[in-house]
Amino acid sequence: MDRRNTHQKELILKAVSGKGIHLTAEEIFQSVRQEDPRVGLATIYRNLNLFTQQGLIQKIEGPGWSCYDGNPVPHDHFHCVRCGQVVDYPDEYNPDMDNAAGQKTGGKILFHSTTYEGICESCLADENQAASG
Amino acid sequence: MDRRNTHQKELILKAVSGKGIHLTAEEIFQSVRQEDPRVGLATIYRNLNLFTQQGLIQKIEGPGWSCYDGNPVPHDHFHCVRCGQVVDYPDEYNPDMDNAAGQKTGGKILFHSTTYEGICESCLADENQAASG
DNA sequence: TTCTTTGCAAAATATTTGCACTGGT
DNA sequence: ACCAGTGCAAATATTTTGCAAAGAA
Repeated sequence: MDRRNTHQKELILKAVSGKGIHLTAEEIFQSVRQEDPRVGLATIYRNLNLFTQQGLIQKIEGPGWSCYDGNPVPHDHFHCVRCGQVVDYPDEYNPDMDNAAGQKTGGKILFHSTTYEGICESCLADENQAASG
Repeated sequence: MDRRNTHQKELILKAVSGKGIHLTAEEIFQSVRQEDPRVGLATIYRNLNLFTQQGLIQKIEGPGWSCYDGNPVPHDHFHCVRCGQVVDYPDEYNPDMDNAAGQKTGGKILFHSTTYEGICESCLADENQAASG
């Protein structure tokens, strides 16, 4: 199937791609709508799926949340359970883990993903302020 | 709120708890129904949420799948993208990772979770058989 | 008896799909 | 002109919720 470049794809890709960009489908929808209010939600999903398949972006998920990461290179994440923000965790992806896992399980490992759940620095500050105030 | 023990809770807990048990909500529903067909799906969800909150089980999720793990102790998982099966990954949970992440991000880490995505041994065998057959 | 828990059905959420139409090539 | 891509609305899948009835304590 040959692919065509469209206005919509450009807008969506521009909204979602980039290092450190972590947006939900709904956020991407809102963002794209600001540029062109005629774009439909189905188009957002269709293209996010397409971009994910093509390896231009990746979808990351955890307990009760999910978002699209504009950086397709696998890396770890930190998710704040309070504000919901997702940030890249500053560590190198370790391919040795995949090799080791392949040998241990006897299967073929494609990749792994590590997600830290916790409370981010700024939310911690908010909580301390609320406790003392 | 004081908790009451019910027949339903017993059935659900019996179906889901245990090391190496990884079942989806639907699978748990089916399993419980075999014992008592009058149990409703809402009751399944209500109690799975309750047990997760109480720390009796944990919910684990990845791209496009999720299930309940009968072992509440955090540990890594391997998910087969072909058959969908989830198995425990035989490695110790490393709390040092959480300490390191806490220091790096300035936040408070509750826990981390690593999931390997790949093709399990038995699915690899199937694929090789199909290719040669 | 009191008040949590349940079953059911409806609602809320999130995502996908059918189809006629638009628009890239 | 051809057919991939789109917008819309309906369909699907999953999980939650309102409420009257059931049943633990």
